[in-house]
Amino acid sequence: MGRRKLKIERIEDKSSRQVTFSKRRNGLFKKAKELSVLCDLDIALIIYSSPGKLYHYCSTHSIGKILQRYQNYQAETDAGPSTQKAGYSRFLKCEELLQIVDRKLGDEHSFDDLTVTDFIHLQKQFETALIQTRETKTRLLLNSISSLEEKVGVNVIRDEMKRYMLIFEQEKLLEEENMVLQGKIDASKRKRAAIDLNAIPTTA
Amino acid sequence: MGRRKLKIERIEDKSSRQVTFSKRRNGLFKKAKELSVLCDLDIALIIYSSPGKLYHYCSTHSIGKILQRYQNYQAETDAGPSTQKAGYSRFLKCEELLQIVDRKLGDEHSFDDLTVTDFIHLQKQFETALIQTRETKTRLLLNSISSLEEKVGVNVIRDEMKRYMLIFEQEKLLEEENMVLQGKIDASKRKRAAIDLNAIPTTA
DNA sequence: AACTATTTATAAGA
DNA sequence: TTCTTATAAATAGTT
Repeated sequence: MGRRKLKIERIEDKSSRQVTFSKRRNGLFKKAKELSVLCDLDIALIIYSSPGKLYHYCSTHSIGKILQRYQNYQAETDAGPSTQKAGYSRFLKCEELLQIVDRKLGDEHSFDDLTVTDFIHLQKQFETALIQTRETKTRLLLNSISSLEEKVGVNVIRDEMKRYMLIFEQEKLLEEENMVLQGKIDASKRKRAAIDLNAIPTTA
Repeated sequence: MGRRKLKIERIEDKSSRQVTFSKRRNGLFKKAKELSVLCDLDIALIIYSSPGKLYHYCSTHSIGKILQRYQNYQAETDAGPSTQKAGYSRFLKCEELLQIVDRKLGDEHSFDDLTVTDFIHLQKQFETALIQTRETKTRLLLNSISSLEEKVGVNVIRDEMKRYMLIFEQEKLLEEENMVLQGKIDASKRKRAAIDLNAIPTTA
């Protein structure tokens, strides 16, 4: 869409690259905004050029509001028309699952109902919940970054970066703890499976 | 740019909103990719639809210094050509695996085919998918942060950091609940194994 | 920055 | 969903 068709490859001429960047960046932001309005979406668009300059567009409401809502979830058992809910509804599912398992574990007779399939399903639920949580976290963080970007302007950020690193370290530790636990489960599982295979021919 | 000019406001009709979303999303991703290639930029584009579905595009070829450290955490199993798709393809593989396992469990005769090894493999698949997804999210985050680092510095940041901490607290709680449940499962397996041990001569 | 000739994107319709 | 097509928009090269 110009005087001639442009091949999509790196523009070598620095000057015209800069011009193209400027033009298309505006176009992209415009498109993003239109899409978010038309379809009622949250969109985050982050561009950074090699010199390290950052450009971004973010459709979401202020970070404060989102967090407020996020925290309110704990109180609200059900239903608002809110958009952010997805992650948390998964969380509720988890709680339900917890209860179900509790019940099964408490009743000796239905104990056998906890099959391998159940276990796998459970695991999947957790994985999903975890992922959703991460997504929510990431979104919130991105939004925070966006809003920070507007408020801010200097160079003491190094401190903050160190804190981030600490957080990531902690995450890593948690991960390792999970691994250990799963190892244990695997081990007991191994034991049980060997027995089951000999004892019970079918357990769908 | 269609048969008629469209007002930029929320499309109320759900169906046509979906169609528009689908079309424009593709357009937006295309534009983002073109811009990143033409002007040699890193671009991250994240879209959350109300149902909580996530779409994203990320151009990142060069990964920041901070990122490198984080990546070392995971000794690379393989260096695929695509940077972002990996997580997704892994995830899909997981779903496939789940189906396979389900099928095996459903069929009495092939039940024996579900070995401990299969299960462990499944676990690993989940683990990997989880890590990959988390890495992708983290990468986006770190990219944003690292670019921010060059620009920014704050006083008002402290507020935001407190809010982050709240998020992480909540996440930690979720993790802990996971742990508790996993502990219970572990215990139940042990119990069950004990019961089985009374009924059947041990094999392993 | 503006200006246009062209290319692209896309709204509706099928 | 996919395709077709009339039209609106974006933009490459120019001034």
